[in-house]
Amino acid sequence: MNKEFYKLKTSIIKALSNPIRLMIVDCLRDGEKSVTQLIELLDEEQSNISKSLGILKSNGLIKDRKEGLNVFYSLKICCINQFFCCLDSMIEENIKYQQELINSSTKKG
Amino acid sequence: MNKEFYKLKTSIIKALSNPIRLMIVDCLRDGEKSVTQLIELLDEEQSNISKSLGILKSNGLIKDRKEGLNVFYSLKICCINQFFCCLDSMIEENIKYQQELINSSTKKG
DNA sequence: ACACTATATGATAAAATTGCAATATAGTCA
DNA sequence: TGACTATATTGCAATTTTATCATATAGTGT
Repeated sequence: MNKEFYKLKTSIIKALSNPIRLMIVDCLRDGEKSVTQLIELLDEEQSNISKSLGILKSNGLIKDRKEGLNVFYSLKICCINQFFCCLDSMIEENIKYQQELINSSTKKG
Repeated sequence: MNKEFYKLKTSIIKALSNPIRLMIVDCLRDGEKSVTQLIELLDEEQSNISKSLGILKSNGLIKDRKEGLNVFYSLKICCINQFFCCLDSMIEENIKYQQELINSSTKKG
């Protein structure tokens, strides 16, 4: 149990554990976007988007490319599709489980 | 951009974004463990472990089975191996990238 | 019933994260 | 140079998360 190593891992997970940042990553799955585009797509404050991009970048999840005034961000991680796939199936399972709980409780009561 | 849906997703990710909780999940990859076993393996306070298990369970990541005084926990998610695999490759890439930065800066300076 | 063990829960202070507003930086164009 | 646009950074109050201590619950054996 090397706790330092787990801290390193959780810092990456933490970067994804915020709705705005997760939306950004999801958004970038279909190609690079400028900060302005992300602000529009996500309908969030400019400073929030900028800060979120900084956190994602410093954790190695995205990379940037400057072009004049604009900065374009894109994904740096290959396994992101698997990741979202996994997340979706977890949510699906959770919903199914909660449904079962509701069903069994209504049968009893 | 359905923000509520992303909140749902991030609550699952958040459950994994803490060193103790991630250690627990990793620990359970080789089979179910009792709370006492986890306390010993992780060398953490009993209440921390218990609370962590509660968070993981309520997010549908683990399940429990009672046997006398003991409660055994096990993984409920199938894609956890992929998840850790992905995490490891991300960390590896980050370290590689940081190495490159160090190398290129020492060449210049 | 009592003592004992395993686990869960509650209260709470400290630490980390969030979101907004303001400000700074830096590239472009006149 | 000055005005303008895109992006980054800073300050800070509000919220959330964490860790610890104390207490509660619940099963077991006497």
